[in-house]
Amino acid sequence: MGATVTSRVLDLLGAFDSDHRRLTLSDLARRAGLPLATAHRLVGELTRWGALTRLATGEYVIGRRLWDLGLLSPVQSGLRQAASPFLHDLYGATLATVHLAVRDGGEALYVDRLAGHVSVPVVSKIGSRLPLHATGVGKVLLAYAPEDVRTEALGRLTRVTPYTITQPALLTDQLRRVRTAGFATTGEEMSLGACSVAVPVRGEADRVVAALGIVVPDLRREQARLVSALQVAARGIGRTLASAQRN
Amino acid sequence: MGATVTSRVLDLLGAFDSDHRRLTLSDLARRAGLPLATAHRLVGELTRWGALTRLATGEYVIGRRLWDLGLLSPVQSGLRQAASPFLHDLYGATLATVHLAVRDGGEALYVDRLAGHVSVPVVSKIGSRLPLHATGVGKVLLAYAPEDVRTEALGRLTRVTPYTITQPALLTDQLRRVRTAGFATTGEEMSLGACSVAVPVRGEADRVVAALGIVVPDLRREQARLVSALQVAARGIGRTLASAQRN
DNA sequence: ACTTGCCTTCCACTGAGCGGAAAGCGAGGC
DNA sequence: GCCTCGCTTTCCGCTCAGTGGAAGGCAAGT
Repeated sequence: MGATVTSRVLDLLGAFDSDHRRLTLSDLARRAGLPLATAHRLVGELTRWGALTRLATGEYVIGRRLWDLGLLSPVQSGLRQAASPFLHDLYGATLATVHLAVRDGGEALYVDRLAGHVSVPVVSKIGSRLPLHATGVGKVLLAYAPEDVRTEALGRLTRVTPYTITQPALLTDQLRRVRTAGFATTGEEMSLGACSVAVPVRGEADRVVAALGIVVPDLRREQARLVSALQVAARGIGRTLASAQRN
Repeated sequence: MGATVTSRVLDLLGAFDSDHRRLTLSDLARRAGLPLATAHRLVGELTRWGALTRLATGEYVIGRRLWDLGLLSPVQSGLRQAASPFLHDLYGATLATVHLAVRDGGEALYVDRLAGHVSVPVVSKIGSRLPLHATGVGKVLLAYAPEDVRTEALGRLTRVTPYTITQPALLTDQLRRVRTAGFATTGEEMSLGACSVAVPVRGEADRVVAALGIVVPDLRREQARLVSALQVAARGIGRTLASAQRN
């Protein structure tokens, strides 16, 4: 059995997810697989430290101190921070939804997302994960991913909309074009009424570290302009990232 | 002595702060006040779970999983998420730096910040804390804070720039005006060349839960327009927050 | 008044955790 | 090459922090 105290504490924290943001003590104990008395003691200590907060209702939620800690993660303090002003510039120029994503295993992890009320509604949220084959940023990340990740991803091309690409050969071809052209596009492959363009963000040694994308209702007219805007921003992010490296 | 395993684990996590985002095992042990062998074991477990990540250099950083967890905090998933589109609308309309802050004890905690390259450069960062008396959002939060917090804050009005207000009587007067007018302003009180306007965000039962502010180089001409824009956005956030409450 | 589902406190047993010590592992310096 | 210095990793026997069943309290529903 995994009976270290640390693992129990982590199990308690792991009991929280996006569908379970508020949990009662009993729920926590159940989900973490711990006896109530044990959970009670550990949760108490976590709460005292600020890792959890207890609401007036008695439910527990993730505390401010953990939020703080998360901000220190390199995803946030490196990439996201470097990118932030560029994303806002992009948003200001286009008023479209802007996305910044990294590859997390076989999925695209959305590190940042800007959207106003004017923008096309999309499913993504900060911290959410979406399939690589059906999104603009995903295609970019996939195009530059290591061989094994790519073959693995091509093996399970789940259909999301009628326009989602589910034929491996077709996608392989597209990915090749992404690499030569330097940008990827999608047309209603993830959500109907939403098209996207995305470009790679290159860090040290020209390695692709992230993808930068934009979602618009229609692509035909604007594509060239959007690609240039994205590429300018991506370069800027890369440069900022490089100079921030040596702190 | 505080010798619970949980406290040791938390001490290790607490060893990270904005000036110490990457730590070697020895640093971690030192900062957490733990013997090396103990730190080694605990850090190993944290890393296996994903709370920490080990870089190629051997240093440890906060891991993606903790970043994820932080996103579940109510600050993020409630307030920030509700506010996000409004902040972007505001940014799109003004291209100025937009701030969303809550009161955390005697300081203003910046929950979100939008700034492009065009915007006035300012010190704040997401997750950073600034004094309540010298910023627009801070003054709003202070104006609506409980009595004891206010007197406590009035007791230590540290000077930041030549324009910072350091006389309790003057600030008290300003705060009264904030409550009647419904907005606060600053003029180079935190950083030279930066002025700000801020309004309260009201949640359930009209309680002030946050402050929404904007930073511009000069205030005189635009003030009225900015205040209305801010108030519209603040109302919108409040409404979104209320409807998200009952999920 | 009884039931059900929460939360909290208590306390005696015990094995998970402790940490000093020693060995490994590189990167400079000479 | 050899030595040193700072960091990391592994080992192992003692012991105290952690455990969790049990019992009690509290609030809401029937």
